[in-house]
Amino acid sequence: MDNSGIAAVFEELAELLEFKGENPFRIRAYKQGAKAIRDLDESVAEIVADPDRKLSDLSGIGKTLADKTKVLLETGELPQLEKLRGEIPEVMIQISRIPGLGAKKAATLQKELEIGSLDDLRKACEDGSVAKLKGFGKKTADSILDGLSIAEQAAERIYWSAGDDLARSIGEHMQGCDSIEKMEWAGSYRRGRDTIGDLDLLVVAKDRDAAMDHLESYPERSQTIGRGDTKISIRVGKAFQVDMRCVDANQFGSALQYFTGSQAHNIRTRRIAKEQGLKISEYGVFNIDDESQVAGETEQDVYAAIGLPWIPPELREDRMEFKLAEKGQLPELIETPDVRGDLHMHTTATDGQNTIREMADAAIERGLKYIAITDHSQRVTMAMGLDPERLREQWKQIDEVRPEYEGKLVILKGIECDILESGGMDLPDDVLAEADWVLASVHYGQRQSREQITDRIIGAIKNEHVDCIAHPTGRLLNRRPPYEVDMDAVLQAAAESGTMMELNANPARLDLNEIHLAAAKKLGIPIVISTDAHQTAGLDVMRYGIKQARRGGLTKVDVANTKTWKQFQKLL
DNA sequence: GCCGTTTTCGGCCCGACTGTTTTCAGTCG
Repeated sequence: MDNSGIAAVFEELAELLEFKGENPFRIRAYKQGAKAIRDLDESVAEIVADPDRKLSDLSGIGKTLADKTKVLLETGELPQLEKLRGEIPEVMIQISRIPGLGAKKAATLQKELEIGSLDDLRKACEDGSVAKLKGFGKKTADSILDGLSIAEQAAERIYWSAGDDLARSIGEHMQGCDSIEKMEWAGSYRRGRDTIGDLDLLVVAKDRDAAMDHLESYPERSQTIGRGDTKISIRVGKAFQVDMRCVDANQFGSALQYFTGSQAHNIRTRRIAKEQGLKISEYGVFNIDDESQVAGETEQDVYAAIGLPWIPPELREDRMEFKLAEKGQLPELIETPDVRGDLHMHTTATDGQNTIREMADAAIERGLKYIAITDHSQRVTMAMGLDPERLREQWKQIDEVRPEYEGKLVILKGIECDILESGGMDLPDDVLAEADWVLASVHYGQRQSREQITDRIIGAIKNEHVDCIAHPTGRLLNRRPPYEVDMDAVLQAAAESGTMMELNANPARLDLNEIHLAAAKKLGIPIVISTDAHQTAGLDVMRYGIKQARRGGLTKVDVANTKTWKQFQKLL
């Protein structure tokens, strides 16, 4: 069982314990333990195997969780979890996922009304029996009915890129409100998470009601979920929630800090403040003794008040940022203009929509200095993958085109070569040897066992012609889980052989994720951020990859394709 | 359940909003 599997067990345990009315702090301890393991940049199995180290040295892991982790590693299951699963009906969990209902209300509903399915719940709301329950009422019953239909529409997190489009659209709409003096997006969108659950807008307005009215007039608004003096929540489209909070100008920084999160980051900042006799809320930083305000207007002030430098939003997950901030070692994160090359793109030779020339021109327009043409290899039949003959034909075309781009753009003869199901590469070594740039990637046999798929990828890493592993885990956000690959072993092998790892910037992939990126950085593995463009416009996804790289704490130095072509060549 | 230059017990971030209450519990972020 790997880190994320163990973390998932503790998360489920925490969720189930809530239904038992357990001590909330015990529940939180399980959640924090899960987070500690999920955020780890090495495998817990490794720590357990090392006689010089103890799991309980990890912050958030005590004796109990360490023991349970060992049981999970040895047996793959936890008796306590099996028992709880038996005690808590599945429907209770489904009920608690409905907005506005939590563990307590779900338990009451399930017990008092013997709800066996969401359909039962709908009927109980309609026939009035829910409204009669103590602590419930007609409004609650109505909101459950609303919630049920939202749940049916499968409100899932949206890609960061889609959140970005929506934020820009709403932002433009809000520009039309004269009352707004200041406006900024917060939340997971600002932190650049790969997916976004909702959007949080923060404003300073002369007239708060006017600002809220204006948000309600957004054409795509389908519903207002709630509206108070300082906060309004609306639904956009079918199910997506947008929150807006109104604050005073002298609170803007603390409000922005607070609403940007993450929750774990905020809990930590508040604890640090408390140790210093201060209290942080969205309204500012205050002395606990006399309630006097010491900061609040800017985020810089808020962090400075507790003795820390400003922390970039992408790092605010309570992973390494506090330790680095205390030591003054926060990384200078990479920015989009740092990128000089793009080393993964397709053309009309396989499943791309543009020619070599068109891709090259588009790359120049975007300020790039070098690109690699990396079409699919023969195994990818659906995309008309290239066999040696067609590949060499394409390289001949590149030779013909190159003189036109002399001094403007270097075009590499590349290939995205498949790693075969049986192991080994889809093209013979002598062909790969002729390439300037070889990506290796898995497209078939994605559901193989951990051992098989890890062996395949490590085999590719050890091939001397392979320069970089593309989309190393194969995940598609919201759609397909990563391969069962042992990323520790893969990164170790890459570090040993000097093979680079791709951060695929496609907003549905963002593969590697930020945890793996941080681990790769630690091992000194050069990261290549690539667009995997299938048409000229596809080159624009680079900025999504940059967001992700920032979350992994990467600087320009960590990313190979920020180098000049001359410097980059030395890595090959 | 975790944690500790106010330690091995007694804390654990902090506030808005809603609906149901008449002082508060539950939920959310």
